[in-house]
Amino acid sequence: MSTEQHNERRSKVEALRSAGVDPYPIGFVPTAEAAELHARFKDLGSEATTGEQVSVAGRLMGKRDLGKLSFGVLQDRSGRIQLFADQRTLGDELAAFVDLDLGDLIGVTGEVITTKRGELSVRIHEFSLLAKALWPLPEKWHGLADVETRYRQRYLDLIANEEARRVFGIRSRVMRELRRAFEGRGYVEVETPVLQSQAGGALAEPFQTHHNALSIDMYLRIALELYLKRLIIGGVDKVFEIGRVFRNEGVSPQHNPEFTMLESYEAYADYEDIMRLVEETVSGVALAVVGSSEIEYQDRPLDLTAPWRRASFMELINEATGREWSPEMPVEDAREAARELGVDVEVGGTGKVLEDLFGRFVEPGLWEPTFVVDFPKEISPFARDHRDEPGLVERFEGFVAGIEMCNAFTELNDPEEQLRRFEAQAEARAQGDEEAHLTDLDFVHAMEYGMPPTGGLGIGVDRLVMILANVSTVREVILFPHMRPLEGEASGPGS
RNA sequence: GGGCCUGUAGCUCAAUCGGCAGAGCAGCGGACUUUUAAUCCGAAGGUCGUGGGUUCGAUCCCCACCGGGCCCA
Repeated sequence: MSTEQHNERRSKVEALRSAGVDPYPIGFVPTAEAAELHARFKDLGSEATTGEQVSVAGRLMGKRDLGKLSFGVLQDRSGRIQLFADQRTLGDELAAFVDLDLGDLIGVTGEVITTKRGELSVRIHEFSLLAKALWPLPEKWHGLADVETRYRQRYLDLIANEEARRVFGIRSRVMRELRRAFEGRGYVEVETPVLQSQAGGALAEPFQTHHNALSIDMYLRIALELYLKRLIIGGVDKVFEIGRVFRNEGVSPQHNPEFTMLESYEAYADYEDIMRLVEETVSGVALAVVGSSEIEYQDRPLDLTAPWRRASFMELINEATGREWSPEMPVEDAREAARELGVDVEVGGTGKVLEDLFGRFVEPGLWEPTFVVDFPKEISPFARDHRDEPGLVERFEGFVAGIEMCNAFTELNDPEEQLRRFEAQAEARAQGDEEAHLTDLDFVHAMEYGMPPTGGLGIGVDRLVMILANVSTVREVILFPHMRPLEGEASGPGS
């Protein structure tokens, strides 16, 4: 592809080369950044000189030529600073400055001054082109708006849109604060296999691949669960991992095929402990990252301050549907009653019906942070039987602004019961439930050495970032979300 | 998988109920020593997502396909 402007800039590159100038030189050393200069010199009046010589480097984002004078806008990673180029100082070099194009990367050395209007600027003594930009930038006022281009060419989004830089700044700080929080509690960070011969730990469809040397099919992990629990068995009593997991499912505003999960396991804890861990960690991260645990999400107030509401899964369904349900009711009765409410469930047992009812009638209304506790055993193959309630397990999901943000259990640590759960899953799979879990005998074997009672947790990190960054789709917090490849492209996610 | 919306200049957007597609920014030529989305003058820039169909004539209507978004399953 080529256009008039692209050709124009390529001929400028040729002209520079002919004149002996390298359009892509190395060796420029910046000594200052825009934000730092604004902070240091915020109290200068107008027409001030400082005698301070600095070197700044960045992308030329604006230029206003006034004959024998030209103003530029330089953007670096910290922000923007005005450049002041005048013929008195630069002589003939002013023409070369005026010849720069928006988008060019340049290095500038000069004195920190303020202009007549009081704008902090660097008066250019010397400048050099550091990298020529051959394509024009998006529109300077509206930025880049087309969502498809923003995702496919994220670098342009980051160059042109302050909002994109803000969101990914938040993401970076959330990652840092999560690590800090778990490390502060004595957790050890680990890395476990992404390539697995059997993808387990969640009820989801995996991506399949092949290991040539071993000549076996392999799968990308769908959860971190089973390896982290092996570490708990190994005596790593407090362990966490932040990693990418992959689920071969549809994309939606809340789903990307690969996403970032934080899982943690703590020996001798139960799900009550984990609820406190979650509400304290999330409100603490909010405080550290956005300055408060009382935030606004999509124009509605959202209070993340601990403690969060606890509500029973079964009671929520009963209230929302106006009927009495039980995890132990016959599946045919449950299906029939659900059908009367417009919910048709053809696979699985009563637990599956209850799960669908929950998603349909309860989930959308859970705005304030809520721990939904005590799930049906059937849909929770790794959670321990509830200490009081038959048919239920000690499991909770945390919902924030209607978004499922975490999932946690008092972990099942009885190997014989675990084997029975796997057998039940195998039965479900035989009945047509393609997301049912595969039996993992190696994991059962590990449990047979003795697994301590444990509280485990999974947090959807992308969703947490969505909430703290106040954006409505997960694609806004993933740098390169998956897209269908365009014809002729051959790299990158979905391209 | 189904429904709705969407694709026009490098970017942000118009318009055409079927009759030569037009603005701003960016770019090009010119003026300007204090601009802040600089301003002023001038001349350019288009496979209207792709392919078919209907029509004297299609960017517009119809069909299929491609990309994207939202909702539902």
